[in-house]
Amino acid sequence: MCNKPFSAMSKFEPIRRWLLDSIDDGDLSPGEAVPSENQLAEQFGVSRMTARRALSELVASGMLERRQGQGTFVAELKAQSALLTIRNIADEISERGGQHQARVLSLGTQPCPADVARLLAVPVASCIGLSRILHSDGDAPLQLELRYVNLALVPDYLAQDFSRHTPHEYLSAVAPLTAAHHWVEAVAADDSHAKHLQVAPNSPLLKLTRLTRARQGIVSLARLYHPSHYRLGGQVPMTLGETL
Amino acid sequence: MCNKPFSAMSKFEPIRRWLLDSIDDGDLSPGEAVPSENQLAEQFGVSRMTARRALSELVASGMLERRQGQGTFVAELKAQSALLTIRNIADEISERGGQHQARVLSLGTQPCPADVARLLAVPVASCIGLSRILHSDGDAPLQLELRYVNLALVPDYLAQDFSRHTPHEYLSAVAPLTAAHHWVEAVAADDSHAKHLQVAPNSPLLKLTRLTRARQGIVSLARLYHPSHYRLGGQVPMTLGETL
DNA sequence: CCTCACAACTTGTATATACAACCTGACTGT
DNA sequence: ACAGTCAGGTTGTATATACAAGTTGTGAGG
Repeated sequence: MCNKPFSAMSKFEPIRRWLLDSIDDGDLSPGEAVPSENQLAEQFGVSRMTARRALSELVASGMLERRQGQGTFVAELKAQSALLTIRNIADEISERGGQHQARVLSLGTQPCPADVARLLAVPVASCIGLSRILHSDGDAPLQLELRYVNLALVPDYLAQDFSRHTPHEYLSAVAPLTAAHHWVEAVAADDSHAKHLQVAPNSPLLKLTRLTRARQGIVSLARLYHPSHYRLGGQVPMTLGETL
Repeated sequence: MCNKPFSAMSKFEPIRRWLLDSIDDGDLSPGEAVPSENQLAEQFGVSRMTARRALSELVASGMLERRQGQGTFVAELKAQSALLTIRNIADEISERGGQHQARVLSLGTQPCPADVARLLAVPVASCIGLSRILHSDGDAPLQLELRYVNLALVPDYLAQDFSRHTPHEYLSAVAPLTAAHHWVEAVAADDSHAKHLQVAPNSPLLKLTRLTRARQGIVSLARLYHPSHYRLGGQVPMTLGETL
């Protein structure tokens, strides 16, 4: 039945839309004050709490900011810090219609290198797990994943079949992560990277490093190498103005 | 006076914290239901609307999700899509104690190349503005900024002194942006890039492309090249659990 | 045994009310 | 002229109430 044709029915929604449109049309400029809660309540014939809710939603999404005792204002600098989304490679491939394939290049233990040890907070040369997996869309390699895993926290890691589910999926299941750090840099492909990713040696690669922490501690460090034709994309969340 | 020592005073805040701690400690696992609004209200001796507010804040921040008729649940997949923040280069340098310097390499008009024309939605070979600016921290080049600007929307662009304020700052002032797209890729430095960034030709560069749209239309296309030692960093916002 | 209706829960919305905290500007007393 | 006070605006919090809307299980009826 009511499949909410244009998302009517609620009373705060029209107010939210009106404010949103006013901002988009330039009737309300950044830094300018929007009507007060009482004014909105009267204009739209609703209670103050309902008008307040419309404002609260826009504050939560970063469109407005409130100052107690002064009023509510259109937020400045909407993209002073914008966002890039980091997606799961398997989802990313399948969602754009490709066919994700994972080939396990190696899976075993190894003494922890110094740089990895520092990030994982484990002793240097202690025994850690390392998986090297090549993710492809059909025949086209898209990501070379080197993942160092703290086996003290995830002892069964090496027994998994990573051609069926990705390390990310497995780790999410056994150790739901509570925090993560990422950074991105450009590096030159060494011979090994180049061979697996089918690019020329020394060609530029996009290197995404991801450090994940679960409740138990720092679980794994992933180094994800992408060939230069791979684009890590994103956009400013943008207000849900276009959410319909 | 009251500089809110530990952010007490409000009644919904302890509830929010309790839920947050329960999740962090693993007492509440992803997918599991949290106490209902009425239960929380009774446990904490507050009204249902107050308990509801604590839940709403956590829903807004992505920690919980609600299902009408069923309950409120701990959200899964906290980093199914994680985030990278893109910062203003001038802010980034100054905030970490460096000294931002901008050198204008060129500033003028030029016939619009085909690829840029498509993104800016202007005719090919139409007259557009192009600024080439090298951003450095002291003597160390950190970013080569090529910015193509739709002069029909920002006619005074070429009259600015970009060694004093960045194009980003100027554009934000005259045409507050309403949306933006970004993507990141790795490219090999050509001779010109290499010379200005003081790196070897063909060395890997991190290329960040940014397309900004203001109310008037698509304003500019920026191509930001960073040497390989530059790291585009970020981290998952993470729940405000550590916000204190 | 199966099906339907309903009761009992959940979240979602909306309102009226009350008071606290805060800011600004005007007005008043010195 | 200046300082302080205060009134009147703003947002922030909290509550009680009411009903709508969605889900689930139970139990009555066939």
